[in-house]
Amino acid sequence: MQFKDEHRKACWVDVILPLAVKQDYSYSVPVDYLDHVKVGARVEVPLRNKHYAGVISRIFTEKPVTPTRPFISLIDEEPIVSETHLKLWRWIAYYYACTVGEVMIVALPSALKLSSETKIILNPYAQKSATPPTKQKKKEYLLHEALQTQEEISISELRKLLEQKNVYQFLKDQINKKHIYIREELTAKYKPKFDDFIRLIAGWMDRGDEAFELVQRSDKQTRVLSKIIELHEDYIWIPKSILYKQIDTNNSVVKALEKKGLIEIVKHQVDRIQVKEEPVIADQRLSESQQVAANQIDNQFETKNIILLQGVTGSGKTQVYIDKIRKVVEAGGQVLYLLPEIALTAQMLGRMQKAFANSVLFFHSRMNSAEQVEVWQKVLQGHPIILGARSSIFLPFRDLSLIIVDEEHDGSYKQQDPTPRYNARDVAVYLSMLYGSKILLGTATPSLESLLNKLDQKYGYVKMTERYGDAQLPTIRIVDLNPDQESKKDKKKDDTIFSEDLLTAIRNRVEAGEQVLLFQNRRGYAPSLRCFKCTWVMGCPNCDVSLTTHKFTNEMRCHYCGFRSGIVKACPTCGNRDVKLIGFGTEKVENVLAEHFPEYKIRRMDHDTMRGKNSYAEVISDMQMGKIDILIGTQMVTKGLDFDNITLVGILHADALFSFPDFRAGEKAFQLLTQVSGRAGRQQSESEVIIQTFDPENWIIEKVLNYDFGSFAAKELQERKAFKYPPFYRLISLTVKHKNRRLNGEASQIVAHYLRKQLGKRILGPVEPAVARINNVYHMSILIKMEKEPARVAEIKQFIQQVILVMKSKKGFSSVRVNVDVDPY
DNA sequence: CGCCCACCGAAG
DNA sequence: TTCGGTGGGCGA
Repeated sequence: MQFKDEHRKACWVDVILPLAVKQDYSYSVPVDYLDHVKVGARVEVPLRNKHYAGVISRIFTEKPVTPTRPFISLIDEEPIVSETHLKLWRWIAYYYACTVGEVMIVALPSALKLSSETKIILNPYAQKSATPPTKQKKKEYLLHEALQTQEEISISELRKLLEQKNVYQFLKDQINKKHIYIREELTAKYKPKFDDFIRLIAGWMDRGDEAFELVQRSDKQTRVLSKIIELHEDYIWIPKSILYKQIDTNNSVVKALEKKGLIEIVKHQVDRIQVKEEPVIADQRLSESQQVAANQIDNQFETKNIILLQGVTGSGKTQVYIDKIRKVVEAGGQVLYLLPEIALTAQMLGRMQKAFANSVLFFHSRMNSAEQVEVWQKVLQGHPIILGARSSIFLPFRDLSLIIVDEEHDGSYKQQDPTPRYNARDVAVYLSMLYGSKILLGTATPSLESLLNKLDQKYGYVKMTERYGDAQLPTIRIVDLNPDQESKKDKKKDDTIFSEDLLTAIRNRVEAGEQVLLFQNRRGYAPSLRCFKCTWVMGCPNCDVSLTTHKFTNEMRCHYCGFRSGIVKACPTCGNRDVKLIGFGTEKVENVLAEHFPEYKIRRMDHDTMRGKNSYAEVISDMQMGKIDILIGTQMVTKGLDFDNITLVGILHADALFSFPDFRAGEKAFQLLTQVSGRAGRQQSESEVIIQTFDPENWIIEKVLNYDFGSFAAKELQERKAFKYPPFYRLISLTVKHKNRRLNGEASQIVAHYLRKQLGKRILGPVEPAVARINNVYHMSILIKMEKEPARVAEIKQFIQQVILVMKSKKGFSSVRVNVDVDPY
């Protein structure tokens, strides 16, 4: 230790690691960093024999009780996460019952979450191993062989080399023998992007003639030189890519100019996220009813921080958002505009850029990590408008003044699989409290949660009932799929895809030059294959589901684990060749429709046809240009597709929407039906929605028919209250998982037993879920229904964690996994 | 017996 | 998540 530091106070930091560990870990601060550590900055820390980048959550000077190791280095001079966001992380961990580390994993762009890789290096002083490879020494020989050609290899490469999973014992042995040593490499994944820029060296500007003399012998060089001079009118530094685009040239010509001392080439750091600078369309005026809504929002924000904006599809909520955003941006604040799906953000971006040009950035979890980091940095510097999917709530806003949650009812806001299973809408509400910002929840069909908050006066409320322009709401018509008495004998129920009514309507619309949208919430050709002699159904070997037939790829697929097989032609149990496809998906709809209308242009839009990065955008532009007459799709077509020329929407099998074994089934069905219907008739012409169903009396369909959200919601709320469901009660769902079915059953019984002892009737289950086995792991569900008192809820959450620990501590049960899902969707 | 894997518990 | 310790199965 250096003399001057001797009397300095020792210092430690708590660090959040990107792992599922219970608490933060403490590290001592090396002397060199004493003055530099800041909460929210990253540090490289050792854990066992790996290195991680963790985030400093606390700085303190009392010696911690547990022994500490010093951290290795400080990665950031300045915090990359604010204390406000650290609070958000903690709240999410608490509320959604997970660790802060797990929140960190989803919150930070992957390029900011570093972890080390072990590199194996040959010890230069090692004696050469005995060359004749005896069987025992074979592995040693292989390793040494590999290290002759490569300087270092990674653990995963070693695994491949030795063809074995566990290589650590072998490694340890090699290290002991001093044949090799290892090194931990923490790789910074984010690298700034550099592009080449060109400019004429200063002196030549005034001596153009001399310059051209130097290149007079080369025609190519002369032309490039004059182009460069021309481009200098617009650029101080000319991007090489621009030069290459404007003139046919190549590197050797440019290099020759550099060699002659005429130009210089420099690398400058550039942004990966280029925003198209579309012209700002001056201030689109609000319609009268939009203006009324905008004013009401302003008024209510005086007294309320949260407003529910309910507007019928096509009422122009977006215009109202734009109005609010503009006001915030003019005042210098930041806006977060959330959309439930990535595909929608791309589309909305265009619209927002028309209003705000490059003040808008967009963000979602599937852009590459370098781009994510650049958006992260810009938000940190105060970039005004962020449009994004759910993970954007984690961006490091400086001065967040307004959050817009569009389509607030949408279930996609709830993260399903990797923990934390957060609902971005609800987190956004909490976030707005942390920042003291306003939040606007927009939708045509409010979630019952938000509706209740409005009824309880917790949220303000603004309603838009008029469609924009003169557009009328489409008329909705029900077609009963049940065969009438006469045709009953020759028609089987499941074979009905198109009623005569619908076919006629499609023909009329297409002949009139209009477009048709058909909705079937199932992909593939047919969802199951059955033998009619015995009871055999083609199932997935790894999951308890039937395989879906995909004719286009000529295979059968499991939609849960991805298993594929060829199409089965005969029943494997009884040899019967009369196997039958049951039900229909979008692919079959497409085929059958093509038989009916071979001359029409039909396009399918579902998970299978939307693989490519641009396929979504392609469909959108093809629709706009009229290259599609009929668009068929799954859930995907229900959101965001706003085309003036769609005048007919057909819902092929509405009953499928009600078959979810779920208390939200009715709500989801209403939302979906309303949303699909809203795709029709955004223009003046009369448009129509046809709902095909076997259950025409269904009360929800009846409410959809009359656009009667109010009475639908009233009835649904009543039932929720009576049966103790949200929004009046809170739910936590537990899924117990293990690959041994019997053990899993026992584990779920144990958990339910302890929970029930304390919580009594609030516990339902355990029951086998609809799909009881996925990827050879068995599932059991337990549902906890509880009162909404926050203190009680917190207590119960803790109790659940305890119960899980108790179960796992029993012999043989430690490998049982329990997923906790708070507010399951 | 040595080797390998699966399982479990703990990491600062 | 990663990885060392442990115990059991298996081939030499």
